[in-house]
Amino acid sequence: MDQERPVKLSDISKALNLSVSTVSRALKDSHEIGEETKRIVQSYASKVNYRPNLIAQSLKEMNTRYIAIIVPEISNSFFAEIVNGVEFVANNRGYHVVIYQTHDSTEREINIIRDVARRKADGLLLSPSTNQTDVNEVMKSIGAKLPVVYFDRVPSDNYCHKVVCDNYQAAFEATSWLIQQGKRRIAHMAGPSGISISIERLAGYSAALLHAGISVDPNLIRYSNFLAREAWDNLRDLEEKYQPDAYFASSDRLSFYCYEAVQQLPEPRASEVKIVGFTNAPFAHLLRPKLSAIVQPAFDMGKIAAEMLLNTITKKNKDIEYGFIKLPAVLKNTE
Amino acid sequence: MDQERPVKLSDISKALNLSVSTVSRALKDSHEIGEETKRIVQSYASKVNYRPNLIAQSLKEMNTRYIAIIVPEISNSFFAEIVNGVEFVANNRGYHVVIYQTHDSTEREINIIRDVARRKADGLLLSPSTNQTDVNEVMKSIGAKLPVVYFDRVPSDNYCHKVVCDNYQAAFEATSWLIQQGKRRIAHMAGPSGISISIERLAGYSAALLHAGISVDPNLIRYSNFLAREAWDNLRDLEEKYQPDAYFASSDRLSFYCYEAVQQLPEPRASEVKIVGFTNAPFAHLLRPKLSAIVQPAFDMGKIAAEMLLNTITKKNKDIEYGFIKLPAVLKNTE
DNA sequence: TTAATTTACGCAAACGATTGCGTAAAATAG
DNA sequence: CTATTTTACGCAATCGTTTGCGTAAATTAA
Repeated sequence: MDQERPVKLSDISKALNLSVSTVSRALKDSHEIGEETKRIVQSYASKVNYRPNLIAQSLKEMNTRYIAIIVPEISNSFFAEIVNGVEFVANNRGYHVVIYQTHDSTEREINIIRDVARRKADGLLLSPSTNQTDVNEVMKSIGAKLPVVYFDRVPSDNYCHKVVCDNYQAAFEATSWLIQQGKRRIAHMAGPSGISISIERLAGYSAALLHAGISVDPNLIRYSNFLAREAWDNLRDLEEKYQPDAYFASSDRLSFYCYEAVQQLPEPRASEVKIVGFTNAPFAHLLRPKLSAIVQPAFDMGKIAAEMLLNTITKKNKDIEYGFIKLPAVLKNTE
Repeated sequence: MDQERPVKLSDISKALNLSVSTVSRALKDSHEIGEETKRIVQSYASKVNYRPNLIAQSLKEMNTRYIAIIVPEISNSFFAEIVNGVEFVANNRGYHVVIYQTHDSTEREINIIRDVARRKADGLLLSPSTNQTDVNEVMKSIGAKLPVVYFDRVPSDNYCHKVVCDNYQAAFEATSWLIQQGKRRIAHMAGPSGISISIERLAGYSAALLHAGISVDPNLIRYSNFLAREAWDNLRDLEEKYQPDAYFASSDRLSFYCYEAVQQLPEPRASEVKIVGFTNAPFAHLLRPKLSAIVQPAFDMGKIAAEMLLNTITKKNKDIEYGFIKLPAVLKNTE
């Protein structure tokens, strides 16, 4: 029963003295094939454990029934939850999800996008890394054949599908909460400048300050790439020169770096400085003193992004309507 | 320049008045093609942005140059690090890595394995979930065509490739350390019974107790599947009936559940009960009171597993030598 | 100068599945 | 009983590449 080599249609056709096309149609329960023949073929196929070769099917049908998702880092809980949402929808609709990581390298990102296109994924979910121009370059050269939905970090133009959370609103709320706690010198540890999430979060932060009559001090705003080194230098410099009484951190990693840096300060600062940051880490609430968290609806974002993508993939009519979904984030651990 | 449809070999051959085979060979720099022709073909191909269709290539060559890795959950830092190690090696050797999650569902796992086989992945890295028999069933039916390396949770027989950490040693050290701290009623929150890691960790735990002259109390040993519900019930029951003075937790999730449960106890127990657990979470060291961590060399495990797999894939001679690598884990945050 | 070899290319089969079309035999219509 | 339709199947092209083999022309050997 253990075949050394996977069974193919022609094996069945020889064994049953039928043509390959008859076997193929019989397995798909085609009305062109007699009931008796179908039964014979199907039972034989299941007996010898026949599984269609997906490579061959893909080549013929020009689709692969899988979608790709490219994220910076799967260990980041935010992205892991997004992936889970995507899988939830995609699997229900018969699609597989292939996960790629860029580790925040634009070069890797470009290679992956090229590969995804060459492997003929049916669609792509993308949160493009810092340097957007190169990536757009590649996306153009891929051609219009690859449906794309952007999430989290998204292009500014309106001719694409996008799913984000309301970064402005979340940043506004988080900063306002810090102000309510009596903080005035609120530092903002921002992500890479120039990308959508950084811009919006900065805008929300600034608006909250101005709304409370506090002027925005550029010295308290620090951009970090995703290198630990850069973030630490920024934190050290802020502490040496400005001693903020609160931090608003723009990403999972930055939140924890802030937290760690603050914990290393001498008391009473260590327990007085408040931190609020974007994070979906499942165990963030265990930290004492608290790390207040802006939690994004990552699972839902993934679900919606996947639905948008699969809808455009399976859509028959060509006139595309670009969607732009914005979901609210919630502020937690605010005691 | 933007082509609506990907360029294929026949497009080039028509444009240049050459045969498809000549174009194909020219692009591979075959010695059978004249230098002049090669130049023309290559420059034209790059001008029109030709990218070989990987589906067609795979069908012809009967390999896909990608390997699959199946993990329970990518958000688990241990597995995320493993994946990173695998990618590191695989990418250097020209292979792509496709990541799948089982969410600890055997049914999903089986479907994924089948899919991996049908999509003709060149190899598979697998940490099989609880119920091993079904999975083995599937692996048999796939046939001997799919090279597999097991990691973390591994089969007991010796006719397969395996990469693990020294679970016995790690559990022995962790338990011994708790004993040194003066703890005697040490509970063991174990994973699903019957799988390799659970068995070995239990053995190390028991050996450490016996070595210190402490008898092993079965009431203090609790198996949990990966459902939060079950773990919480176990914890509650332990606290109500036995009030352990320390916990040894067998996985990332269990470690954090223990920690959370203990923190909810009334003082002074909350700060007296010590916890040591397997975890690779990058921010575990920020917790106060401390969560002592058994950290596995996940990145290296991934690297080694990928090397073993790629070596068997690219090996010409058929005589396989099964490898069994065991790496040490280290105990951290022991103040 | 003839024979043997090399160079540079084209033809066509393969990989495994799908599908439009053709066609005997059987069933139904007239 | 002939004409038409239906049933049930096979042939062969196709998806995009790769590659064994064949072969004219060009080169080298004798």
